[in-house]
Amino acid sequence: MQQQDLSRGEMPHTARAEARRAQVLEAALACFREHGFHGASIARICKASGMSPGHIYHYFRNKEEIIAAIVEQDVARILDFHDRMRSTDDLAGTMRECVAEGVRDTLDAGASALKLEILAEAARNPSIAKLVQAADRRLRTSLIETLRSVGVTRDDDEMDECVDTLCAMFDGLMTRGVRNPDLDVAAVTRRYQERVLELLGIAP
Amino acid sequence: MQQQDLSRGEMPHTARAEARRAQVLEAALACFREHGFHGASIARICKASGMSPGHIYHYFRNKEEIIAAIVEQDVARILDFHDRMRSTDDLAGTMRECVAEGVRDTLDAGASALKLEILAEAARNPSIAKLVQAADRRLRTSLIETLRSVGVTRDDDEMDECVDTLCAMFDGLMTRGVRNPDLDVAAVTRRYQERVLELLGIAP
DNA sequence: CACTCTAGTTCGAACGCTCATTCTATGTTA
DNA sequence: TAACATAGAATGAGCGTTCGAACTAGAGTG
Repeated sequence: MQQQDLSRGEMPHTARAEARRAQVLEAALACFREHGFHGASIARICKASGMSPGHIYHYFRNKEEIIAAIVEQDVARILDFHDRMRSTDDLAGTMRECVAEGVRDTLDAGASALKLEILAEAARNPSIAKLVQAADRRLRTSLIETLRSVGVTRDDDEMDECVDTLCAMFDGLMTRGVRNPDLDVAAVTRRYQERVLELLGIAP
Repeated sequence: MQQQDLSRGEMPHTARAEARRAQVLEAALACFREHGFHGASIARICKASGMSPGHIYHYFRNKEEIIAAIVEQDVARILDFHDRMRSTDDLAGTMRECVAEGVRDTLDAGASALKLEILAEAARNPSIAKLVQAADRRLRTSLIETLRSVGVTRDDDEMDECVDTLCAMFDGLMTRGVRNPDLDVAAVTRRYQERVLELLGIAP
């Protein structure tokens, strides 16, 4: 919540606005995780961000625009994984790390709730659907490029299938975490590490 | 929406109540699919079922109880798949059929939206969580019994892993359908049929 | 330096609406 | 008459969003 001293005013107002936007986003993310899309009312986001509703609407046209910004952040986080894989010299090791982190992230209840809700919303609300689908395309493309660049060789169709499988594995895990909270995380992690390496044909 | 003529009244009132409950459930299911958990207001369900709110609350304590009944129906539908597998004499063929139907069901946008929303709700609302988790346990147990009865031999741990994988495959497919509506359904079906048979070690 | 003027920031009340639920009243049946 | 079935208005809370006013800070002017 710490931020630069804005009161001196020599900061161009676009940057000040940027900081306020970020402040809203941070609060909104916390609220969405805890209470869900519909449960996270503007009033709650106001309380969490210490701003008035009027002020929030000064920076976002509506609630949907807040969601869009959050999806964007999520995409950025995953793209970061890809970067890490591209620039390692211990591919199998990094892959294991990323899978382990991915499994942990995926099984976090708050995050799952939010992602599931966004997906549900996407299945019904076309403008959210566009958002989610665009994000998916970007992530798949990036993942394919990444895999090729680390030496995974597959023809286009096989590569698509491969990536689809990877995505489905993690999305499936997310829902399993909700349906079965007694899941043995360590075992799942090991299983997923092995399967991913095997699927991609990377020597352990 | 057709129903027996109840006005004659020679039907014992528990059965009459049963019919009304079913009528509400049918309407509620349609509303939930179309508008989601939060979007399907009691008012909408009233309109869809042709009943007044007071009347609906005569048969259900609250909205949550309606959801519980719907989850129950869903469980019943899947248990039916298991029955079909138990009582076939062409195991591989029936398995292919079930997978194909399962894939089709899973990729139905309305159904996905609802399931995703229930999962999201479960990740946050403990009483829905209990419901979903109990359903999952019942389904997993039934699936394990079914698989053993059709001749799949695995020790307990392996069997658990197998069933978890199956569940994750279909849940993952559900979210993929939302994220990527351009999915090639026929290709996915073929892929899933092969993988399931291979996973279970059933000769094609 | 004191003074408006202007433009952005911020607030919080208010709006109109919809929600889940309850209440009261009226049919209907036995 | 007693019990149940059904309707629909009423309740009170909460929603997303809008609005008008107050505050702030800098620029221009005398």
